[in-house]
Amino acid sequence: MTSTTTPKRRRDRAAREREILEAAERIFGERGYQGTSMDDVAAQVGVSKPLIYQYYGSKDGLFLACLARLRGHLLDTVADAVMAAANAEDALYAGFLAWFRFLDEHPQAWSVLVDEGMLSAGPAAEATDEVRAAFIELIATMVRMNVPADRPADDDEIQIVAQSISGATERLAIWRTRSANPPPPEKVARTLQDLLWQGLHTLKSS
Amino acid sequence: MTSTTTPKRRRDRAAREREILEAAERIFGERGYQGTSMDDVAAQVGVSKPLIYQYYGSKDGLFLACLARLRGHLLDTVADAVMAAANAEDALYAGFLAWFRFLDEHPQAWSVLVDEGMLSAGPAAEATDEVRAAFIELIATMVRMNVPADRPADDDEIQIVAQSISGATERLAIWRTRSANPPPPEKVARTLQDLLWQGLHTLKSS
DNA sequence: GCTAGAACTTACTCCCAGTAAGTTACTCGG
DNA sequence: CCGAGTAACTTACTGGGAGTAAGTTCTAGC
Repeated sequence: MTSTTTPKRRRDRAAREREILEAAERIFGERGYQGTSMDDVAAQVGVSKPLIYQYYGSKDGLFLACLARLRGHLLDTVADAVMAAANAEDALYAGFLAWFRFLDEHPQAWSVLVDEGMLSAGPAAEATDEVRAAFIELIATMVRMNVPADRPADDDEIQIVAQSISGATERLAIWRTRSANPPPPEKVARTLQDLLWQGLHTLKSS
Repeated sequence: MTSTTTPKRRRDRAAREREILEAAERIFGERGYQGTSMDDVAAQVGVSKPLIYQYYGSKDGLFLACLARLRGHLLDTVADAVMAAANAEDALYAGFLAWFRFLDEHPQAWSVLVDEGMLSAGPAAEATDEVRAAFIELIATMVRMNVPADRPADDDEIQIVAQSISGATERLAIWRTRSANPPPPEKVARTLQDLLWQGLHTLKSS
């Protein structure tokens, strides 16, 4: 049986790592972090558990590898949309829109990303934060674009605003996946832009 | 030895439940969800593990009991501040301020609340959502107060805004606890209010 | 005192992350 | 073609923690 369906020969490390990562992404996406055992992943790939440990170190390590890759895709997608926009106002909207569209198009990816809360304890927390920091940085850049140059906000304010936007978009994404009839990405992006655009111009240095 | 330090007699159920809950709150707060074992809690209370299972059903059950209680306190505090405000603009600021102050004053409580992400998978997720829903509802109420009556936003828009604010405040809270020198609650509340106040008035029915 | 039931315990099972130590297949120099 | 070296991979385990079955002890009320 195994000989017909899976004449699994040895692969070199890079190929095997990719194979494991893909399976892990799928299974984590389906069953969540807690619901997935390393034996599950191993069985799915058709490989024994210690091999995964050799390549990824731990369950957290494997999960973080998935997380980093998915975050990377998402970040690229959003960043591209932002960079392609003609002006600051469009950039804000385009960024939101790209975010929500990506999440609609990659639902299993989002399951993994949401589960990152799983890692709020443990040594993996820093890695998770790093991966989020890239987003915060992108948002902060956009915020600086939006704030009028003649009334510069201080760093704390930039951070506060960037964190707020990051938190808002994440919660909206979670809400949309759990909602029976979520409003379309365009509507959410539009509303969010309406909510934030004015305020970005009137930030006062307290 | 046990007779001198802990002449632990039997207590009636309600008293024991309280005792367990308090210990659990403390230990979860110190070590997080993953880092806490049921044996730890049992040992701390001076009771055996099955008793805890009899009263709280499961580890998730115990954690959720802590969560619900802390959320309740927090919600009450914020709701009081909002209700005491003279007008909508003040209510927004007062609500944010109460939120961030409470979290400053109850750091171990917040550790537990943050760990709720832990429960994003499993049957506990709905309970977590319910407890969060109360907040969303409070925020939605405030949002309705803020939106001018002559240009009513639709329900989707109210939800989008409420979810955004909930997400923003949660992420800001997490950021502040992890930050070495977080800005004071007043500053965060002020900045957030500046960011959102204008937008709340210009919501358009797309 | 005696009994009914609540409060509580001992002593397990099972599952899963992680590991020690070994085995098999590919590769490259001769 | 052949042996040696190494990368790829496995079997068979440990340890720890969630959850449970089956009792045992205290106490309240008669």
